[in-house]
Amino acid sequence: MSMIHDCGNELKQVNLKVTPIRLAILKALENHENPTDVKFIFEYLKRNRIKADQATVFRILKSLTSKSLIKTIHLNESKLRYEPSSRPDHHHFVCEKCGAIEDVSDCNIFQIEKEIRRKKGVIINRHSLEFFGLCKDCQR
Amino acid sequence: MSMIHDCGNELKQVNLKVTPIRLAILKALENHENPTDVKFIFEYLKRNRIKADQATVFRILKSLTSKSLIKTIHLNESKLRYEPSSRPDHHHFVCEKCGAIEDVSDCNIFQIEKEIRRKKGVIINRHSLEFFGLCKDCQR
DNA sequence: ATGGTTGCAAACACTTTGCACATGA
DNA sequence: TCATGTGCAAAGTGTTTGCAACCAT
Repeated sequence: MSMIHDCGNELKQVNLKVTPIRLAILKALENHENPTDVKFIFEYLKRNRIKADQATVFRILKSLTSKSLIKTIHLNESKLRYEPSSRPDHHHFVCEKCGAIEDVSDCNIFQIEKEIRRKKGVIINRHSLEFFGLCKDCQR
Repeated sequence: MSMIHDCGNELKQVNLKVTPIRLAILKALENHENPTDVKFIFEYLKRNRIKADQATVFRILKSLTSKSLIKTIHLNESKLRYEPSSRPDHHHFVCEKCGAIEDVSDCNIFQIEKEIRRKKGVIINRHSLEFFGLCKDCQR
């Protein structure tokens, strides 16, 4: 029963202690294919009978983010979503009707970034690119 | 003293009554060159001695948005920003140190959108593209 | 006159904080 | 053992809602 990621090791490597809640949160994110919100994480923890306070969950998400094990995703919502950093670079398509999220990869934004760097003299560390519309099922 | 936009008319054209608060909010957005947050709007109203409740301001921003006089901007924050719809299509660069916002225009995302449409069979109504990094002044 | 607009107070969703206790290394 | 992690309760920020009073047309 091989796991793609050894969550315990991931934690050790960034000097975070291995605790049940941290392991579960990492696993929740890695098993879920879309960017996950905190509500989903709470449900996941409940399903797996792991008790955790909201403060703890938010604190863990913050420390995992600051250690770059996961990253935050903004999808024009009032809340954050989270995804393992290990996923290859990609963006998202969000259905405006049903909320479905699909990954969109390989956008070649880098050309654009290069242009901006040159024209404006700024340094670009990252970008976010999200598409909104209707998924296949919601078109009719 | 010519105004580029006649805010009163803008309102009438979309069947919204012309009120001092609405006029002021429209003007605040149109005079400010960057996407504006609600805090800025409150300060603007205060400066101009126009009293308005927060509920009213949010309601107005919502109705202006739904009538497409303005549009909302997400910049990986926990709050919304607003911009007149009249501005030509563009995106934003945000300095991660000082928070400065610069417009970025002409990104030719449409090629990418076309590809996604074709590959995934989705309909794309809009996208958001934002860049984050260090502005000229904050690099050293 | 009347329906859209506003103020007020309260609630909401999401996230953060301080502090005392508990736990992993 | 002891720095780090966690629970609890409270607060913080941004936003929304219900309802009564108000005002633009």
